[in-house]
Amino acid sequence: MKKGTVPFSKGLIGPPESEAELLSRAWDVAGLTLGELGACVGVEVPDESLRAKGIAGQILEKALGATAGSRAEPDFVELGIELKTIPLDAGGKPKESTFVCSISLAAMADTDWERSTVLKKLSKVLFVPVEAASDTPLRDRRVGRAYLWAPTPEEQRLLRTDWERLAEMIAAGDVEEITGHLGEVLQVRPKAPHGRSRRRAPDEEGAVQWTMPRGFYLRPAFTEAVLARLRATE
DNA sequence: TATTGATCATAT
DNA sequence: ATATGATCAATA
Repeated sequence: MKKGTVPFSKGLIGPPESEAELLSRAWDVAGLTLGELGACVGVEVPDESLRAKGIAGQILEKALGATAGSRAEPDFVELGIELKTIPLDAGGKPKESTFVCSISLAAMADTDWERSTVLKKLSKVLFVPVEAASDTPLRDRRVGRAYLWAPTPEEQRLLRTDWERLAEMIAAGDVEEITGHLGEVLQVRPKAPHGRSRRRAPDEEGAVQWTMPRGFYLRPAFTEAVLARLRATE
C-alpha cells in the first residue's frame, strides 16, 4: 500500500480474525503520523500531550480494531494479544516505562505468578513503536513497524522473579515499603487519577489499610532489550 | 539527566 | 469507582 493511504473506512473496522491479519494491519499503518492516523479514525490530535497522554494508544486501538473500552482483558480477546504503543526517543530507545496493569492489592495473597494478570497481559504483546522525540510535535510523530512479542523462558524468569518478590511484600502488608527502585525488569509504581485516591490493602497484621493505587510497569531497559532481540531475529 | 512518584483523559 | 490508554515533572 502507498504511504499515506487509508486502509479502512473512517473509524469503522472490526477486530482482526487472525494474528496474520493483525500484523498486516499494523504494518500497513507504519510510516503514518499520529495526525494522519488520527484523522483516519476520527481522533483529533492536540498540539501537546500534557492532556492527551494516552492518545497514541487510543488511535492505534481504533486503527487496528481493538475491542474498545477498559476491561481487564487483552485488547484482541480472540487472539489473546495485548496492544502496547512504545515511545521511542531519537536514538530508537524506549523513552518511558510501559504500564502493564493495575494491581488488586487486597487479592495479591490469593494468586500466584501462573495466574497473575501480569503474565496474562504479557503472554503475547504487539509492540507498536511511536516516535516520541520531545521536539517533534505530537501530530507529526510517526508510527513505526510493529513487533509481536512472546516472552522467552529467560524473559519469563526475570518477570517472575520480580513479580514474586513484589507480590510477597504486598501480601505481607509491606506495600508502603515498595518503591520504584525494586525489581530488575518489573516495578511497582503509583497509578492513580490524583493524589487522594486510596485502595484497600492488607497491613502487617492482615487487617485493612488504605494506600495509593499501584500498577506494574516494565522498565525501559527491559523493553529496549526485548525490542533489540525482536529486531535481530526477524 | 535518569528515574521515581504523581498525574491526565476516557470508558464502563 | 476503577479499569483502560500512558506521559509529566519533581527528585536524587
